[in-house]
Amino acid sequence: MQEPQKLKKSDRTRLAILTAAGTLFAQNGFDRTTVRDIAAEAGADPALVVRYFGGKEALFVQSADFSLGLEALPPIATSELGQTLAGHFLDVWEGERAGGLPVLLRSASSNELAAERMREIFGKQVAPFLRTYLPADQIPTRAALISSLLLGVALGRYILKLPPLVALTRQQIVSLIGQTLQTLAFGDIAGDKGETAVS
Amino acid sequence: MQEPQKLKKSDRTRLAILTAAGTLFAQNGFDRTTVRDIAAEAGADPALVVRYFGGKEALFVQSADFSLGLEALPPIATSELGQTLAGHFLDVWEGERAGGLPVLLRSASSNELAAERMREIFGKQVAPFLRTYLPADQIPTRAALISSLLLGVALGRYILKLPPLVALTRQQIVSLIGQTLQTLAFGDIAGDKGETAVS
DNA sequence: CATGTATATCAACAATCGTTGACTTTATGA
DNA sequence: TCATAAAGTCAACGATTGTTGATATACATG
Repeated sequence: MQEPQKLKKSDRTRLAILTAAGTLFAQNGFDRTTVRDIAAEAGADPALVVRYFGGKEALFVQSADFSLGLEALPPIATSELGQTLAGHFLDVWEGERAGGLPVLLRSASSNELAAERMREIFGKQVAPFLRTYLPADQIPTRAALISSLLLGVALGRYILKLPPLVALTRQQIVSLIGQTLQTLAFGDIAGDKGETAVS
Repeated sequence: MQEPQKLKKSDRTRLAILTAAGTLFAQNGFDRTTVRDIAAEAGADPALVVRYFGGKEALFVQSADFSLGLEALPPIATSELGQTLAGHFLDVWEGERAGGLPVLLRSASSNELAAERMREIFGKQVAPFLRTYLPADQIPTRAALISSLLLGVALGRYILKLPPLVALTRQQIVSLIGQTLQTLAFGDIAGDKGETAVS
């Protein structure tokens, strides 16, 4: 038997592979990451990837599994919804638990599997979160718009690395994106009957 | 000799290849598009792709060449900057000339070449456009934020195809994203000295 | 028609990919 | 100790990739 702390040998390499996969998928996306690279990074054999995870696609799905953690947020004043959301999103992205988010964003543009997971995560996690703050019929639209903004910022700052976006401090992003999220969440929607409301 | 209308035979297949490349790159991204697929779609031989364009990468670069066309926009009232920008961006994306934009967005997440082109285009086209409306020192930051929002919307609506985003009418998007762009362009930036300005 | 050039075709290359199955090594338990 | 199962190694497979060079066809010009 092994100490309760230590894992079984097989589970350790299993974890090593999963970790390596997370790193490489997040770095290079699904297509440009090879099973051989993952195995090398994990100090294991490519065959073990198949043995333990069933194949590259299945490993990717596991690597892309994560949560936005919105349900853990304490109740928020409506006027600070945007800032809180922006700050939380930055925390998730830059924190340890980010794992799956960069993985997905790197691959969602060219991989339908990743795109579907992305739709699912943002559809099923952002929308319920807005339940408290918005009328039910507006939620899907607002959730999608908010998700798009957050993904756009992540794309610009972490993937494309647009220099001015990288240079911004956390405080600046929270402030500006916070205001913007408020607009997206509570701004007027121009219906087909209504007039456009400017400024 | 050929009519001045018709192109030389070689230029016709050259164009066919370029068109096919645009379609497939925009549909599947760089990695998942093969030279053989492009040639098949164009009704040509894979070897011709190399002959006429020098290789897959060079063909991709040509396919991804495009302009946002911001310099052609007439002068805009400051209060309508966001709406105009949003509308124009939708036009570009859905118009014939969009070509390079979907191509880039599909590949920029996992292809450094595409990412660099994206940085260049948005850096060199959005920033100058804002010259008239914003103080010089704020332009790079605002341009990057605006670009991120636009890319996020494009990602959500055209790539991920988030259902609520796809369902929105042009008018609704212009209105909501317009307001949001106004916020991004003219909202307060919380400096390290200044206070955060909410609502 | 004959000749030379432009254009297109074809087969094949070397490399890389995910995956497989047989094999060896290591650990476990009676 | 010895038999059994777990864990890991290895070589190879079939498929696909971008690219190449030799060869064939079409076309213009003399």
